[in-house]
Amino acid sequence: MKIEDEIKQPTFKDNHQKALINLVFTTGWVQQQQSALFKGYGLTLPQFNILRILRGQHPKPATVNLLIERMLDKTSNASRIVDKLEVKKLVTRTVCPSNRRAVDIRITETGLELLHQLDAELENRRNGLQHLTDEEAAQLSNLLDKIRD
Amino acid sequence: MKIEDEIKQPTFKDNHQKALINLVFTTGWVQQQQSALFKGYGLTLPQFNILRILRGQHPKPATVNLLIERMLDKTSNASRIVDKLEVKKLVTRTVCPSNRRAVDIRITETGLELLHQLDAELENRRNGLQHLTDEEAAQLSNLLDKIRD
DNA sequence: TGCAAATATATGTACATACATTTAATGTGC
DNA sequence: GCACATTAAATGTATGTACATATATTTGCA
Repeated sequence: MKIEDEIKQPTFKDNHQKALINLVFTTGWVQQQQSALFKGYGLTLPQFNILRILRGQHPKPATVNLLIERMLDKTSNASRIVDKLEVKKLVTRTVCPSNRRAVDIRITETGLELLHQLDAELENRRNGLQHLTDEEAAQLSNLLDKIRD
Repeated sequence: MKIEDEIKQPTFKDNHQKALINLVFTTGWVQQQQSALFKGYGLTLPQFNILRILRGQHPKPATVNLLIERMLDKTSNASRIVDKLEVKKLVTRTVCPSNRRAVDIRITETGLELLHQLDAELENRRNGLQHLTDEEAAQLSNLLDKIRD
């Protein structure tokens, strides 16, 4: 559906305004698709993202600082998201022996298994971008990089 | 900066995964730019979006349902965002005379003046997409429409 | 050595999101 | 006309975001 119809706004001031609104709307749309998938597994989207970073480090631990550095949203509160994951036994948290200010966070076997299940589902949907060709996906990335120039 | 460097991830599984991550990251980036602008005026981004919808209706009133229908994020809680705007005297809320279940929400003169100030700032920045040409903005919109096909 | 600055994380608060439930008003079928 | 479903909005609760502040540890240097 065209963005004009999605938000019931027949015209836009210019292509820039239209692109911005489309960007925000479409990103929300994709994230909602993903959230719906995660919900069946008792995970929220930020919790999933943290788990994925931890898997990237595995079997090495990550600190909260490393999580923040790699998170898509730098200003969110990694501490509290890790709290939730710890309650669900998907991660462990231990004081870092070499620097007692820091905390070593590790994904558990349960966490790894959960991610493994989700991988297959995400792969099927091409990460929610199944309507784009490979070339279009690359083109989209280039335009997005340009926005942040 | 390329997305690989932004989130310190040297490679992606494929162009689809890269595009998704870039989409989420860039949208967050643009919204943060905008939030910073609104902050100087005591507004949050969702509050601004509601005000803009109300201006579109002005001088007719809007109901909460209409706001939800037009909001970019359909699942957010329009009632409580209107609460905040009412406290700031940027909107008024009166029971709808023809349907006493509904509430007529209107932007005030103060609200209109505030939006007018913000218009100029947003125009200067081409809504945060100042690095895109007109053609690129249109191209981006087309790719985004395709994602939601 | 001692002590201020820097670092790593946690906590507090206001706002927003996501979703379920509640309250009030309206509409509909019998 | 009245029970019952539907509709519009508000409220409750858990989670997350944004930003300021607090606590504990480590570092650096006078």
